[in-house]
Amino acid sequence: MSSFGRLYKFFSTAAPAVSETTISATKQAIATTPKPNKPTKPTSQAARLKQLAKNFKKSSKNPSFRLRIPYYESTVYRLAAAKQFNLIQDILEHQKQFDSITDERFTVRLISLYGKAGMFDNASKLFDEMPELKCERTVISFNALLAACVNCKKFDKLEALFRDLPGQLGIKPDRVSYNTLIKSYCVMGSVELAVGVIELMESKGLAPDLITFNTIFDALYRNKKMDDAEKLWVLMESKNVIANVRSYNPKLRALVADERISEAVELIEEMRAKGVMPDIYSFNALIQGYCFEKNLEQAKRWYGELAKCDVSPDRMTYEIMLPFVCDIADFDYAFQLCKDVLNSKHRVSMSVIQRVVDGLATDLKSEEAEVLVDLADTNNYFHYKLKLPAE
DNA sequence: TTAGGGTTAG
Repeated sequence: MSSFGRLYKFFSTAAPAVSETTISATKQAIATTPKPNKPTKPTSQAARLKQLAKNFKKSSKNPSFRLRIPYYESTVYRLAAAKQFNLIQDILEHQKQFDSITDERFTVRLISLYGKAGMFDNASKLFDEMPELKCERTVISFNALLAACVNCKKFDKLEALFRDLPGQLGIKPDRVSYNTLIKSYCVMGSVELAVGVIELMESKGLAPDLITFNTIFDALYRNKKMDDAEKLWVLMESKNVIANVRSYNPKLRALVADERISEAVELIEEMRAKGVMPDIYSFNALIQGYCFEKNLEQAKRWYGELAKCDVSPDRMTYEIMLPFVCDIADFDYAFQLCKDVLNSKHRVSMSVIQRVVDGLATDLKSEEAEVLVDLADTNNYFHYKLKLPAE
């Protein structure tokens, strides 16, 4: 049976009548939430994060604060990176007391944050609680729950919810739902199933879109399935979906990884000819390729190309270039790059910059080394603690 | 609400 056949059968079978619904089955004790690991960071950091959570809760009283999505995101990311799951639960559960919780878009963001933090049980519990919180549940919150499954790698759970919840809650999966199912298959390594979903969604009257194809391109190129990807380009064009820069970038990375850098350069030209402007991900792919080939001249050329194309370098650009430039001991150029970093808002790993400072000092370029240390001291975005080597 | 590499502090 084809992928489509298997998928169609699976997703077209009505959910069995059960007294204990799948929803409640998804309810799991919060006790099963990932437990904070043994603290590995200094207590001062733990104290700082506790204060962060406290301030966050205090600010939440303000309705305009509750619209500041990036603040919510960065706070949860910081806490998740430090494995402070109890604090994440603390600040997100705190939001339930505000009337924003009756707004589905707000609650969906909380579900999504739990998902990004890897706290699936909390995401699922919040979804279940929506009716009692007087918050309408539509396909949007269903999709957020599916996305939480992907982020938490609960692939079996996603399939079960996708099959059972629409019938139980009277929700009709939409294109976003199917794209999330596709993403799930891609992440779990079943790209063939992901491709099969295109036919499945079409059988439900939903046309695949750019996100559908780009999601699968990324998975195919990561797995070096170049031939399958070419077939997908043909299919995409037959559906009148127009490629964008995010369709091309996975291919660029795959060509570079395969050491076919001249073909990657040709692809950039092809993109431009089609009016698709390369972005920082595209340029980083090429710079990565040339650094790997130890071709400083070309790496520099493409770094220079960024300014010409009005594209800003990012953290990754420097993380790729600086170690390579240090390897070949071109500290004059490394000095230029570091000045660019320290005058920007990008945060590059401190050890990478320290290596340049050390190299400059060894190269009898103490003045330049001092310039970097001073620039680091006055950097407004991140406090680098660089050290001049002992005299 | 779904497609890229998320360590400031607020």
